[in-house]
Amino acid sequence: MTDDLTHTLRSDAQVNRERILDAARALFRAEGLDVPMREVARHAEVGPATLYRHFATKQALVTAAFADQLRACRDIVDEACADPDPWRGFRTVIEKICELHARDRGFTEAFMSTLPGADITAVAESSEYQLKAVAALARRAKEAGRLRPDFTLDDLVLMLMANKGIYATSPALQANASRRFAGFVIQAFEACPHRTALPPAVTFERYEALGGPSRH
Amino acid sequence: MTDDLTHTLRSDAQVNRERILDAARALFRAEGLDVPMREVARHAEVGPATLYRHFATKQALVTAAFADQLRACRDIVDEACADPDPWRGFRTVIEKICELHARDRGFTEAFMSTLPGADITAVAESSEYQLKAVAALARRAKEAGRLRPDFTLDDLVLMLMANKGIYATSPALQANASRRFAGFVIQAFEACPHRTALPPAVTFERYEALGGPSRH
DNA sequence: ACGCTAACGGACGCCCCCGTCCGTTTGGCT
DNA sequence: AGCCAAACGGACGGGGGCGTCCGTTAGCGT
Repeated sequence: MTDDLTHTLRSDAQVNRERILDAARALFRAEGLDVPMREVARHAEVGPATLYRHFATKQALVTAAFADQLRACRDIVDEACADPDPWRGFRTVIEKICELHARDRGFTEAFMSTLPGADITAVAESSEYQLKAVAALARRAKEAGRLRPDFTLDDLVLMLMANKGIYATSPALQANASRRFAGFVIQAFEACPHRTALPPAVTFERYEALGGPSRH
Repeated sequence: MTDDLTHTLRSDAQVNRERILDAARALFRAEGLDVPMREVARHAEVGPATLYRHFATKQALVTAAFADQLRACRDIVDEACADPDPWRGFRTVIEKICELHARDRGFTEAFMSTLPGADITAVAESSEYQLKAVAALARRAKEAGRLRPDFTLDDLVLMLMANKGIYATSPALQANASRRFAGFVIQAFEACPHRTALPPAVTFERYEALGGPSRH
């Protein structure tokens, strides 16, 4: 399931690597990405040096920690795209991704590349793929007459950013708030006979750093 | 226009106070509230001690810096409430407040009391008033059949939080994005004959620190 | 013109985080 | 059992923000 490079690690190193990843996942989930590296190390009960040995940069740690979340995200999109009813698939994408983001603050930040510009390649290439898939799904939903014609992919990005802004003290409240927000978003995106015109769509110049492979 | 306590300050102190406020406003607007106090001092070309002498805590500085923004916010609400068409007034509130927040990152954070729990009294008491006013406006808009019946005031808070999450690199893009978001929100809030049910409303336990007067 | 005091700001000590070095431990192969 | 390299983690120096102290400057009232 994990890398096949793993067998080259000594057993204790392997254990520590997992402890670090577990700690990072837990902390990132609860407190977002700007937990100090030391804090992760403390929580994993390893020394700082060990942490840095396994993950030279915070980016590397984040990327590794959210590898499976990213897969989950892809799965959501894939599954939704396979839905014969494009509008239901589209709704599902919004609901599921909002839920995912509501449950994991760190993943949201990583997903939205809160991290200083550089190397979001792992996220970006996955997003790239997902965005294309969702674009196709959206087109089908429009053709089915369920998604409003003036919808743009950037509107989805807009709503994901917006969802990120929702923050509540308790996880339960957070989930509920995000769920209700997703409900509103879906209804706002739904085609409706007498819609008035919206302000013009925006274009986020996202992932401008694409093209170059990851550089450590 | 400013305090009448001002005359008790020496002239140079008064000048410095204004320089500090100007610097703070500019920096907060552009970069949000977590600019270092030193940075404000540097930008105002005063020493750190002078800054702290005028504003003992960051809260005090923020509060003072956004006093007029807060007034502007009140005015928006008051004006909108005076509109004979409650639905138009309601729409205006959303549009104007989203715009205000899009233009000033720091004010948004202050308004949403990003600041660690404590003394948001100035904002809170104004919000308290505004929320009541908007509640009345919303009721009228519902009675007019334009605002969806299942709308809750917390939904407005939800959307303001969401709007806060929208972040773009250029101010122009930011404004456009926020404007389009407001457009979606308004349509999501609009009454519509065949709406499906939303997930349950949420209740943010906001301003739990209310009741006590501001303590320095 | 003079002096008193309000106001100034450079400099200090504190704390926290960062990334690295190096002496020590320990897994695993023979 | 014994060795060696892989892995560990305590400790260090650097940097930056914080809030305060105190010697100096300059308004302003007489």
